[in-house]
Amino acid sequence: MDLRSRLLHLGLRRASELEPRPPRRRSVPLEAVVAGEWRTTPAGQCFVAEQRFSLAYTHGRYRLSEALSVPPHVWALALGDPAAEPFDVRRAAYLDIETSGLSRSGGTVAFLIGLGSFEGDKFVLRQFFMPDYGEEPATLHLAGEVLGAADGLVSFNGRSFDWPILEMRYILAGQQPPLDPRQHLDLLLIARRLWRRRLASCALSALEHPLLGLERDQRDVPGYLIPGLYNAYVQQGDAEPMADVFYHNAMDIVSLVTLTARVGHTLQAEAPAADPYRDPLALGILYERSGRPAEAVRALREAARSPDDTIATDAGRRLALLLRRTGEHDAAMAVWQELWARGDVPAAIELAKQYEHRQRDAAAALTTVDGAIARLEAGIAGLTRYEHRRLLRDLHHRRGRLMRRLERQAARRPAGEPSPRPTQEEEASSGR
DNA sequence: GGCGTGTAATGGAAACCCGA
DNA sequence: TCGGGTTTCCATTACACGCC
Repeated sequence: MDLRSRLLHLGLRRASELEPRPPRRRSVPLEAVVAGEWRTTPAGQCFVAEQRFSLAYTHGRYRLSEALSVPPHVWALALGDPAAEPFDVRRAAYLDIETSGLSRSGGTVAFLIGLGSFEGDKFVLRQFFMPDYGEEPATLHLAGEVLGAADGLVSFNGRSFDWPILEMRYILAGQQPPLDPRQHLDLLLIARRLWRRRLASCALSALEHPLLGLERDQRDVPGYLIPGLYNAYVQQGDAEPMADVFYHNAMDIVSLVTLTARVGHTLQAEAPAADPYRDPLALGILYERSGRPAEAVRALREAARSPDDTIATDAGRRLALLLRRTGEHDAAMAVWQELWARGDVPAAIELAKQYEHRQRDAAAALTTVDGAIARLEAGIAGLTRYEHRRLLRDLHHRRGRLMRRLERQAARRPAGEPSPRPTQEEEASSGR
């Protein structure tokens, strides 16, 4: 029995035998609660809502126009590629979708595609809503017209979530994805690099208050409720809860614009640093990875002045390694000496290397190593047992080697010449 | 609850330097 | 010339986190 016969045998009916589905009774129609219009295409129907914002529109602390004041070359830092082409946020589409679930398998659909773009002296927000699963081709087609006109994408977690889902839906619908987003500014990635040391969470909702000065009102609906609300709409036709989903999506997109402004100002060091040490630390790391050592050194020096020991030590270690890599050995030594004066054992190990190999002073290296061993044995908070054991093993290995080197040097030294090993008094006064 | 992304930790390879 | 130590770079792995 072939597959067709087996399915018919199981009771499946041919499409031509099916009763047409009666029009769904809609207790509250969508157009009654969301300003927009129904659009009919050869592929089906889609509801489109459009809002136009003046560039002076203020969302939290920022005006929409402030996103446009960031020069395109600044975004190379955010894209993590110093060779990246300048990114023009004025020509990009701001994307946020609402879906029927979290999975990125073929079963998850984007029922609401929100797209914002700068057009003349306005920011235009368009939301493409799929009223039923069968209307997906029309929704994709209409959203595709806006996407196709854009040059680049701005999103929040869109590299992992929004775009892969959308791309998959276009492919499954037999349509060509309208955009090749090689230029994709994913604000989640850059927000994490900039602020994860300062904020407990880098979710968009968690960034809005501290960074954008924004509070959402009662209408906003938590994201995890959205798939359920949509399924209820498809089953029962009550559009009232959908109004809140449209609002949530619109807020997300407008927040994308002002977050773009905030990120841009931070990258240009123009935003008031809410944290005068963590922010420069994050910027320093960003500069370092982008191959801009001079700016990295400047930012890391600022962060290394933090009264918070964790921040100062992190910044100091990075700063010293960067200085060494760029050949500024004396400056690196000065930073490690400062760190070691505060009791940082890894800094003592780096100092011992410098004393031994650059200054040819094995005695100073040994003194530093002895000091580090004593410090470790006295106990250091915050070290795991594994780290403690590894540091101690390394230090004892180094100590043994230095001792053997000093013994060999002493054996070669003519009788009567003093040992370079410092006396106990010298050792105590050196502070090492 | 699945998945893509980035980060940090770790280890290995290779190049280089220096002392024996 | 050889071996040990340092440094840098790269690959691998584990893990955390955000989206609805």
